[in-house]
Amino acid sequence: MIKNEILIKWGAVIKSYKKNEIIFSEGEHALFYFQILEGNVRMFNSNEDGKELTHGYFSDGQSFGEPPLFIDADYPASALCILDSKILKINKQLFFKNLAQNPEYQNEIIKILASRILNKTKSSKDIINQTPKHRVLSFLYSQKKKDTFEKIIIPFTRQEIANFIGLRVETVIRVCSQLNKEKIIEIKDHKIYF
Amino acid sequence: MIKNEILIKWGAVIKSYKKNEIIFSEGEHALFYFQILEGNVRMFNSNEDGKELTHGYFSDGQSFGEPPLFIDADYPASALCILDSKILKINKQLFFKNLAQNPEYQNEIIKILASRILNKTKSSKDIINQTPKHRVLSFLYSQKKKDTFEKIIIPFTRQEIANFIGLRVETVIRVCSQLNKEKIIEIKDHKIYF
DNA sequence: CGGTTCCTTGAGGATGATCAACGAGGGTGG
DNA sequence: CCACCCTCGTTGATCATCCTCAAGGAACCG
Repeated sequence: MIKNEILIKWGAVIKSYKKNEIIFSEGEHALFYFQILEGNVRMFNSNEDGKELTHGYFSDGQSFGEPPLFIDADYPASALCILDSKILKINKQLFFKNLAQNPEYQNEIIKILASRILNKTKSSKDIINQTPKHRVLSFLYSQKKKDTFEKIIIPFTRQEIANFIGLRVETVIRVCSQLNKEKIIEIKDHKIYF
Repeated sequence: MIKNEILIKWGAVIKSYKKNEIIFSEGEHALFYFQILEGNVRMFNSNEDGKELTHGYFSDGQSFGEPPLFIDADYPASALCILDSKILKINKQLFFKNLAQNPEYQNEIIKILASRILNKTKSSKDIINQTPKHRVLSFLYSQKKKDTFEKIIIPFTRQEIANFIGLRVETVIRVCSQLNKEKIIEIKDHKIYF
């Protein structure tokens, strides 16, 4: 991550977005580097009949939508604020100019991109073990940053989980109640603990 | 891509691999940067019952397995030579030292990683339109680098296609013969033209 | 030619999607 | 405070589809 102050020094401006406001849409050309000051952003695709696929949620300090910027391409997905958010926005030319002058930040970018590839690779592995149970579990597991023994609450609705792993709500629900029976997760008050 | 001569100047060595030789396996710690001098490498996962998922094929001039190197992680997949190959190999310390001294190459790395993320994002979009037909078509389409009108031959067996998109051979075959009937692809001598 | 690899076809079964209906909780405005 | 609405969770029945298993055919190669 590049420090907020640095970005501002480079010429970034703070833009405020309302909840449910679109930041950019699939197919648009990438012209800015975005980094979240505060708030929450969701990247996703949707098709004609309203089915959606979530690529990720981003929050304070995280950048998003960089890959197409670096290779002069269009956004493969859309970005939407799921909360009122303040986002740092800096145009491509300015961003690249300053990045070139400060190679230490290039390294930072490399790390961000590398870890994103790693995540995507890991999650695509689930295609071979396509059972819904496996898919849900590996989603849950990915939510645990640290290898803690304590159960953590999963801050997603079943619909959101479904959109993440490409299943239907009903399937996620059925898998969850089975996992609950098997004591792998715990459901209290409809909330999932893992 | 970093020029071969540069890598050698940095201290890379040329290593020869036989067809079907493993370069690294899932779970191993990433310690080297690899770039293909000549040959062909496949990155993939496989599970207990022999089912496989192909992440990509790499050939002359391409690097592979870099992401875990940059964030000091383990390989999420295995790399295997599918032809006799000569591969440039340089250890992490040496590679990073030289990269830090030559920021112009960092930019190169960023582009490679960015385009890889873009590809992965695009292909994961297919999860929402899961019909096998759509999956196969989007695989075929990804094989066409240029927007040419000429049909190109698809240099993959049905099994290889199946491993790429996470379907079974028989399904791929049935989809292909349907696409053939619909004149979307052409099958001559069992080979697929698109 | 014999072996290997790849392609092809059919039948049957498992399973996730779909559709439909309802329940539970939370927030809001009258 | 209550009635209403909206979102989310839940359940059951049915259906379409891809996987599985099995068998055989075609092409290629030494």
